[in-house]
Amino acid sequence: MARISAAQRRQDFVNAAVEVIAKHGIDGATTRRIAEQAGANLAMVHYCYDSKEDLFADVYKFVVGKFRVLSSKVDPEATLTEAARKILRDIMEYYVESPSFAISALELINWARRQHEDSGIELYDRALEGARTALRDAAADSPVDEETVDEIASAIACLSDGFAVGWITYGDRAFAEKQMRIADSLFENWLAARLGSASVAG
Amino acid sequence: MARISAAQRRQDFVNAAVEVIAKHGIDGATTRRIAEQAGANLAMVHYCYDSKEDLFADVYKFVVGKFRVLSSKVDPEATLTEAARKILRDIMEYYVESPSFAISALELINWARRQHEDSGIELYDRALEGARTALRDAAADSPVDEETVDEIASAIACLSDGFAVGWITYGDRAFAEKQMRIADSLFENWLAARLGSASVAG
Amino acid sequence: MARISAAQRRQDFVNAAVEVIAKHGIDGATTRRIAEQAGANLAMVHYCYDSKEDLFADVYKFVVGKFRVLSSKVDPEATLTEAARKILRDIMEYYVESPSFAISALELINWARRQHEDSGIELYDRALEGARTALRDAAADSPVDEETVDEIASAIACLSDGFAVGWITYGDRAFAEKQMRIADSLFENWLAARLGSASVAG
Amino acid sequence: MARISAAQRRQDFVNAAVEVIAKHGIDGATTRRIAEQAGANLAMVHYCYDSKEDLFADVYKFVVGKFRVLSSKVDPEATLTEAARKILRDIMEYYVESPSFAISALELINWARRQHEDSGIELYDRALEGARTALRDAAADSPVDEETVDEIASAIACLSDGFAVGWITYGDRAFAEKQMRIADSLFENWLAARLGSASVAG
DNA sequence: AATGAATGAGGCTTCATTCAT
DNA sequence: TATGAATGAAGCCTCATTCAT
Repeated sequence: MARISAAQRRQDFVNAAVEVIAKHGIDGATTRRIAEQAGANLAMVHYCYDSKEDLFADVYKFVVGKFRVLSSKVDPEATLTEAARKILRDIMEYYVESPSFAISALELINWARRQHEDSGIELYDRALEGARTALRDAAADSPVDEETVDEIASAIACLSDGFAVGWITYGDRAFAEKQMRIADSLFENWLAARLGSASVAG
Repeated sequence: MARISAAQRRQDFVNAAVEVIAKHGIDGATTRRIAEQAGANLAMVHYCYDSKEDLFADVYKFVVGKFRVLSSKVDPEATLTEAARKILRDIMEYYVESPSFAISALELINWARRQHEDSGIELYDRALEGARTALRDAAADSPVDEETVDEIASAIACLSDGFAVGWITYGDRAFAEKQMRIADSLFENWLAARLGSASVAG
Repeated sequence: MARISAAQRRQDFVNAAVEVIAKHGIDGATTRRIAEQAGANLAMVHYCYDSKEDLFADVYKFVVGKFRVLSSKVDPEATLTEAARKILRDIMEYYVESPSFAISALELINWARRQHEDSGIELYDRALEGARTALRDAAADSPVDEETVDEIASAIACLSDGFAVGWITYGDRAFAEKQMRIADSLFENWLAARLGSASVAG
Repeated sequence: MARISAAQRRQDFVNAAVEVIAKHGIDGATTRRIAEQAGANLAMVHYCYDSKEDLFADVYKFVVGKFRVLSSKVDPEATLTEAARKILRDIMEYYVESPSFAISALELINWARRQHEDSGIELYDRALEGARTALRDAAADSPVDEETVDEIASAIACLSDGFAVGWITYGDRAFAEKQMRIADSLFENWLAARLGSASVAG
């Protein structure tokens, strides 16, 4: 196999792991399958990582980072409502674009929870925190109370997670489009009632 | 070990499986652990079931049945909006009451999807169908078009699944209460806009 | 199940065992399969026999007895040559008529040898002894030396066993007919040369 | 454990399997016993073979090849009669030399028959075909009709199989010598009558 | 007499991991 | 750096056998 930098190799394994986890579940993601998916030798996995758990921790970090990025693409000029809806839409669209990521993210939440109880919460928390930060930025002009930010972030989590489960289960793009519209619609009406009906009336 | 009828033993194994799946994940739910949880000998699992997959199929049926029941407890006098909100609330409350069930349900969806692709959809579909039927019954007096029923059911699925993921991850009752309120609020506003504000005003 | 005499029940199990051994081999002949073949409950096997080995010992005795019978049907008026050929033919024909018996007999020889070393020999010995006795009877008028009787019996064993292996393997009746003719022909020529051409000419 | 190439290890396993099959029967030839006999770790069997059946298929090929070799050692100057008798003698002598092989060959025929019906026949057929080819070569100078070749090969099969059963059962070398003489004698007289010729008259 | 329920031992196979080169 | 070979633990499942009714 070609000589690649260790860093690149590790990234290959992380990407491979995401695919394998999506296809076979977290427990079906064996070192052998991951190595195969990465086009590497089985022993190479333990050459790059001390253990399988170490690799998964890296995958975990990768997923957390992804959520961060998804929340940070908000237009600085956007209103709070616009920002909130965009975050939700971006997440759902990324799920549709990369179903492997969607499945793996849910699998990893469960895996992490089973491992340490706390570390499952961590992923969820960090994703929430990413959303909160973006929302605060968007509301910079007309500050809202922290509880409102918190609730909006929670709503995003609820709707995006609910969407993910349905999309993962059906794997059907048309179904996903419909679910996205419903989720967006749920969010829109709620935001309007929550933040002042102006946006809905308009 | 006490001599119990095979039928009763099977029920014991199903209950035990739900607990073990919740604790260790679907792949961590080994026959040994399930037997232990059920207080039975390992070989007993294969006395009652031809294979582990058979047992899981039974667990699957049990979960599907539970969703049916949850959707069928609607007051016959309720309006469509009331019925819809009650179904969502009943599901979420049952999740809180029985976190093992919530986790297992999600695990089984993934398991079924990985097994047969179609049978993952089946659970989701049957749960949806249960909700649709209940909604149609509630709307008997003032019939609504099928698409509306369908969308409401989809919204229930999205919100209840999203709630489940959060609740499962945190395992914190206070957090769950808050999430329930948010989900309910999302649903309420949306229903009002969807079905005419009368129901909300009223 | 119907109440049957213990003796009859045991015979049922023996017959069932012969069929199951033929189909699944001696090690594939599980108590469960034998019980099923006999139309009896699994526990019934151990109600009639202390152990599986006990049952097999009974099957063994049954097979030995069958060989005895096959050698004893010689016409008292027959010459030695006629008697010898008839014994061989009877054995081969019974093999063709009951392939299950043929397979089981070979399986049991191997089983017995693996069990006790000596008891494998026993079946073979008793079958040989049966043939020898019949041959001696046939040669009553013109006594032959014991070694000749012994060799003839050995030849019968060799030819009938060789036939059995081929017949079992092919399971084809036409093939069996051809093999029988060859075995008979081998035996005929050899007997003629061995016992003097008189018998052949006659 | 010594690091050996997988190819060599596979050969070790094949040899070990022959011994274990001879000692414990085809169904008593457990992976554990075979590994132990080969001086290898249990899991090593599955490192070299996908399954136990794969290993047995290799053993099967090994046995088939052996029969081929046994039929191909005929002196090119030999007459048909000489060639035929040499093939039979070589087979019987190899059986005596390697009782494990003799037992395993018979066990494998039964195993193969139970597995696929056809593949049991295959071994027998290939062994027959090896004999036929050798006989045709020997009869190159004075060609005989195909049916005669066929019958001679069948006679060899019948006699060698019959010898094998007896030898396996008794495991006694003196007995085997006697049986070999009888088989040879049966064959000799039959060949003489079959192919004409003085050898019997003389 | 008959049978459903129960169990310890052992079968094949897969896994994460380590070792030697 | 890279990889073929090796292994103990644990997975699912089946078996002969026993127990309680």
